[in-house]
Parts: sequence; structure tokens; C-alpha cells
Amino acid sequence: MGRRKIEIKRIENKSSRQVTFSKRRNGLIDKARQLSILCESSVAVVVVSASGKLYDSSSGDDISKIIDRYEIQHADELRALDLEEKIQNYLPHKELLETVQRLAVRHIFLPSSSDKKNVFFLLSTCEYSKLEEPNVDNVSVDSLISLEEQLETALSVSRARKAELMMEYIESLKEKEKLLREENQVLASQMGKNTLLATDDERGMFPGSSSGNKIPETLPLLN
Amino acid sequence: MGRRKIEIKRIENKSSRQVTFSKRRNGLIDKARQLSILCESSVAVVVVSASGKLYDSSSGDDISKIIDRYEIQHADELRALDLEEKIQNYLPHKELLETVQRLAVRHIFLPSSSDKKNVFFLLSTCEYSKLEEPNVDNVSVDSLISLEEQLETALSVSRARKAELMMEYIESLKEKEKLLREENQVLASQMGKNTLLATDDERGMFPGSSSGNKIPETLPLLN
DNA sequence: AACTATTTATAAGA
DNA sequence: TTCTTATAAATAGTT
Repeated sequence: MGRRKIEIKRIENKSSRQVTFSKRRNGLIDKARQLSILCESSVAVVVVSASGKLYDSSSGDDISKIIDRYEIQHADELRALDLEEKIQNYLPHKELLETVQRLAVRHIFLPSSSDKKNVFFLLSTCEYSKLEEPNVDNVSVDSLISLEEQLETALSVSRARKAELMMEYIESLKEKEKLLREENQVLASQMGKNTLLATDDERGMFPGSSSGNKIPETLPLLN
Repeated sequence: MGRRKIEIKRIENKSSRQVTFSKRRNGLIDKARQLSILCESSVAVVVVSASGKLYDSSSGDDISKIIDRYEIQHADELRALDLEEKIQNYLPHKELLETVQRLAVRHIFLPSSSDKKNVFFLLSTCEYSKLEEPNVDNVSVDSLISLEEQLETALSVSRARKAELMMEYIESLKEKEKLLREENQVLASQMGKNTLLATDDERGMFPGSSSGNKIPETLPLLN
């Protein structure tokens, strides 16, 4: 879209790189705005320049809410990874608790203060959703008193162990896939090109993935 | 950029809105990719559709690192300052309770994915609910003491996390700087010799960073 | 910062 | 959905 066609690769000239950065950054943000309006969605864009300067924009919703949405989606993943690491290092119980708190902190303090009421209600409802008659008025005191117990429960060994086993399994699958890809590439380079290769490739890429691989993938960790 | 000019406003027809969403979302992500490559920057894009589905992409770096960078920039205002100020100003008991309960929500209800779904559903519900706030006047003294302790822990943990993020970012900056220096040296040796060039380059690549700027480069993080 | 010659993205149609 | 194509929009190089 300019006087000349350009390759998508680093612009060597510093000043034209800077100019392009500014132009395209604005273009990107405007595109995000348009998408948000046309399709009633929320879009967050975060750009970090080579010098570390931050540019961000959001349309359709607050950027912190959009990022919260992203983090909730990936909460399990992050939590499992980090916890597993800590458990393997024989973390004392108290530190384990703090670890969970640390993981939670970034979520807790990011929501705008207007969300407080919502979250408060959320807690009450969640905690007592199993009771037949959730009495919101009395819930807060009880929940407060049992806070530490519940934190410990959230950290139960069985859950951590489960996450650990699942991560191990996922890692082994990734490793297997990697080995297969490598094997594939070796074969491909040996053969050069032909139909046989294509067939091999397909077999190599997804060997038994429709059975052995799909089951773990549907387990809770990654949703 | 189509057969007709369109106004930037919500597309009423559902199916064409869906088609446009898909096309423009891809377009946006590609633009982000190009910007990242052309101008050696990092770009994260997070899109949440009207139905709540999440799409994200990143180029130039991991999306979690880009989001961390965003959070660092806003850490003071959103977290530490805000909370600290409230504590110093004798945060009313009710708000104190709510804050700690937010902490609990994330601990207790995010760990497994089935809980995550519940939380999400409830969050949506809460956002639109206009229920009265629970009555918390009868919170016990012991509970409040415990609350304050936990709040303090959360605050220090928040700070620790912030420091951690900062160190990560500083390390990445150092690495980037190192790479640039190396690149610089290669370029310099290719050119043979030239004092004038070296001076220009230093000014351009690391504006004032070569000596007195090393310390300041780590500071802008906090803003 | 503006200006345009071009390229690129995409709206509508198939 | 996927492709095609006329057209609008973005932008590279220039001033």
C-alpha cells in the first residue's frame, strides 16, 4: 500500500523504521477500533517498541478487563506449571500457601474498584452454591473465618499431584511429537519429494493422536 | 476496501457480521505481525467476541511477557499505591472484607477448569445483577485482625511479584542490549573503521545509554 | 506533517 | 465456507 512493495522484514534504516512504526501502530489501533465497533467485540492491543516503550489501546471494554479475560483463560496453565515446580522443590506448607496467594494477587488487584461488589457477591454465591438456601447476609462472616482452611483445601495435595501428573504427561506428548517431526524432516530430506513422502508425513505427524492424544487434551488442565 | 464503502458502525446482519469478524480479526493479527517484524517490536492482540470467545495472538515475544510489561507499567497506580493508600486511610471494614474475599475467590475457585467455568458464569451474572450488598456489620474483631494480616501479606506478595516482573524485564532488556551491541560490532567490523559512524550509531541505537544511561534505563519501568 | 502512487485489505457476490 | 474481484483504505516513498 505504498509507492513500492516492501518485504516484511526488519527495516534497516532507523528513521524510516521509526516512521513506519508510528504509522502502522496507529493503523493497527484504528483497525482494532473498527473491528470492535463493526462486530461488537472487545479488542486490546499492546505494543512494546524495541526501546521498551509501551503503547496500548482498547476498544469495546477496559483493557484491564480484556486482559483479565485472557488471564482467566490461561489461569490453569500458569497455576499448574508454577505449583508443580514448587512442589517438586519440597516447598514448606506456608510458602506453598503464599505461592497460591502470589498467583492470585495479579488477578486480585487488577480489577477496577467498581468490580468489588460483583466479586463479593461472586464469592458468597460460589461458596454456598452447594447449600440449598444461600443466605447472603450471613455468608460473609463464615467465609471470612474459614478463609485459611479453604486456602489449604485449594492447595490439596491430590489436586497438585494431579496437575503434576498431567503436566508430565503433556510434556511426554510434546516430546514425542517433537521426535516425530524430526524424524519426518530427516525422511523428507532423504526423499526429496513425492507422494510417498506425503503419506509418511501424515502418518508421522499424528500417529495415534486421535486416540492417545485426544483424551489427555480434554482433561481439565487445559480446558 | 471492498465493493462498497461501509460506515464504521455495528453490522446488523448477523452472518455478515460473523464473516467480517473473522476476516478483520485475521487482518488485524497479520497487521500486528507485520508491525512486529518491520519495526522489531512486540505486539499482543486480545480479541473477545460478543459471545465471550477469546482470540489472542502475539508477535515478537510471548504474550504473557507483553502483558507483564503492560502490568508493570500500571502496577503502581492499580495495585500498590491504591491498596496502600486505602490501608493508610483506615479502610472501612467492609471494604477490607471485600478485598480479602477477592483474594479468596481467585484462590479457591480458579484452580480447576470446572470451577473456572462456574466463576465465569457467575461473573457474567454478577455484572448484571443489582442485588443488595451483604450485611457485614457483625464481623468479629478476630476476623478483622486476621483480615488485616492477610491484607498485609497480600500487599507484600504483590510487591514481590512486581519486583519479580521487573527483574525479568530488566534481564530481557539487558539481553536485547547485548544483542544490539554484538550486531553493532559486526557492522562496525564490516565497515572497517570509522569513528564518525560509531558515534552516530551509538546515538541512534542507545540514546545516551552507553554510559550514564544504564541506570535510568531500568527506571522507566516504574514509570 | 502532507502528499499521492501503489499496494493491500476487504465487501459483496458467486 | 472459500474464492473472486471491484473498490476502499492504508501506507512507502517523496516533498
